[in-house]
Amino acid sequence: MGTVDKALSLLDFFSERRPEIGLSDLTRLAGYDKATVLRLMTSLANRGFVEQDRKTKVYRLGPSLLRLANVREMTIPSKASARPVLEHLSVESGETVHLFLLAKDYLEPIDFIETSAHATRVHMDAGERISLHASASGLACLAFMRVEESERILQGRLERFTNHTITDVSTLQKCLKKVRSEGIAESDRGFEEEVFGIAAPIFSPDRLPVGSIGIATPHTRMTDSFRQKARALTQQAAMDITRAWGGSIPTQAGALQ
Amino acid sequence: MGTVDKALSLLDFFSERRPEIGLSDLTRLAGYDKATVLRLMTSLANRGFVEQDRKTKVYRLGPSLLRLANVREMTIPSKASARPVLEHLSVESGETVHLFLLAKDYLEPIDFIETSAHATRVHMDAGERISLHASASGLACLAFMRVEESERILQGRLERFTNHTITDVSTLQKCLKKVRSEGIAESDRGFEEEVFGIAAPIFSPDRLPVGSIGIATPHTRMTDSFRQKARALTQQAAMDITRAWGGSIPTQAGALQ
DNA sequence: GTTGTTGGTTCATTATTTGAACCATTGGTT
DNA sequence: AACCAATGGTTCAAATAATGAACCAACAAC
Repeated sequence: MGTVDKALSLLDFFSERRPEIGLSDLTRLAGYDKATVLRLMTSLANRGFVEQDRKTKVYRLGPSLLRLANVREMTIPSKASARPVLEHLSVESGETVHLFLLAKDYLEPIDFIETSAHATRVHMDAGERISLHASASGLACLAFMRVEESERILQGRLERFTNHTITDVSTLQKCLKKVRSEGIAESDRGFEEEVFGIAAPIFSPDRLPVGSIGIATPHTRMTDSFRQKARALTQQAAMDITRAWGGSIPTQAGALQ
Repeated sequence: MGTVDKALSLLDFFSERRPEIGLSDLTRLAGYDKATVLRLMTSLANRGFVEQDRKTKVYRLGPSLLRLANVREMTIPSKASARPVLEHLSVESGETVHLFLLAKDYLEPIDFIETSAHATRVHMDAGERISLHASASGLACLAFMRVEESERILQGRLERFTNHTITDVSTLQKCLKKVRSEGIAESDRGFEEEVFGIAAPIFSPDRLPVGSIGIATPHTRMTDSFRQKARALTQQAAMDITRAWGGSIPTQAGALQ
């Protein structure tokens, strides 16, 4: 693992839940030596990727990230162009909805809307990258990736998040087959306890998954009739975003083609 | 210069004007060896800080940046909380307005609004970091930084952007003195040809500059009466944001104290 | 078919990163 | 007031990772 990778990995420890981290804590979290973490953080701070409180010495994410994200969004307005679709899905479903972008082996949260229709709702942390094997969104992407890629990921380490997480490769492969035929993925408490997820992939022009849109509900609210409605809404939303982004849906995906 | 610094510096070459860069171009821009750039970009790509087009092989900024920027904005909503003030300044002035955050020796663009009141307007690139000695915003910050810091920057390399850029240290120090007494900074074509800038610093709780808000006009439109109006509007906007962020204005700053 | 470009790879040389031991400061406990 | 256990930060020989000149294959232009 190179030095750059180490430095970037430190940024992932910052989240909504843990927005400020001191040197000692970060050292423990990352498992690197204190001198190493200090040097890496100093490098990140010099370029504005993190900033350090002058008094308390804690680090937080820095303004450079805002600038670069802005450049990306000005150039490829993923978030802005998907917003109306996400809002529609939120209103129609009355549940928490989310948009992810695929980056290598993880899904990056881009936008989400937590519903106000119910007192209990699924909460999401904007800082949490999602691995592909455990969530509905992840399965939606995995199912339509090139086989070499999806196999590489399935052969890798499959973390167990809850005791419903599927970590058996052949069971996962069966799931993926189903997702491919239906064009939509589900995960019943596979990533977070009590959460039922439904998600559909968003496709690039070359018919490969680039992200996903989905719904996250408390699994107690997932009745069969709501499930049918949610699946239809989600699939339509994914198609809308795929179209908005100039993508093409592969012919294998679901009954709608 | 460490490896991490090199990797991060590569990201700065991406901007609205140049959103996609190939390996050879990036090698030329950065001045590192091709093998080095390739390895650094691979590291960045593996963590989603950039992504590579599968066909054309060009790199662009990646989704991880959106996630991390989102975490920062959810935690410290610099952009959202300053938006109304920025919009007010835009409407009242009828010119392009901008918000920067200070990160070490540079200002990072966070948000800006280009006016629709005039056919000619100042265009800003969301990707361009601003050095402190040449722009109104930079001078506004420099003037209120701790002297050790501002002196270190003044003693460093002072790039000449136009033939109006002030690069003489003692002239700059006189400017800063004026800025300190007036609480507001100006730059007549110092950073970009034809652009007249007015900006005021935003302060932290410990009365140090954390950013700036300002106006950028074509210098031909900068009449004396508009200048007075723009200065008053800008100063008020900076105070509003300082207050919104829980900051405190140092007693030395301007006549309003 | 030749030429110049591109992205990408290799591996001995070189330079950076690493981490155990260290220090100074702070805040809580007795 | 003395003590202890944290904290952030520094040092430098040893270990490791980064470097870059030379290389290859693929493509486009002429």
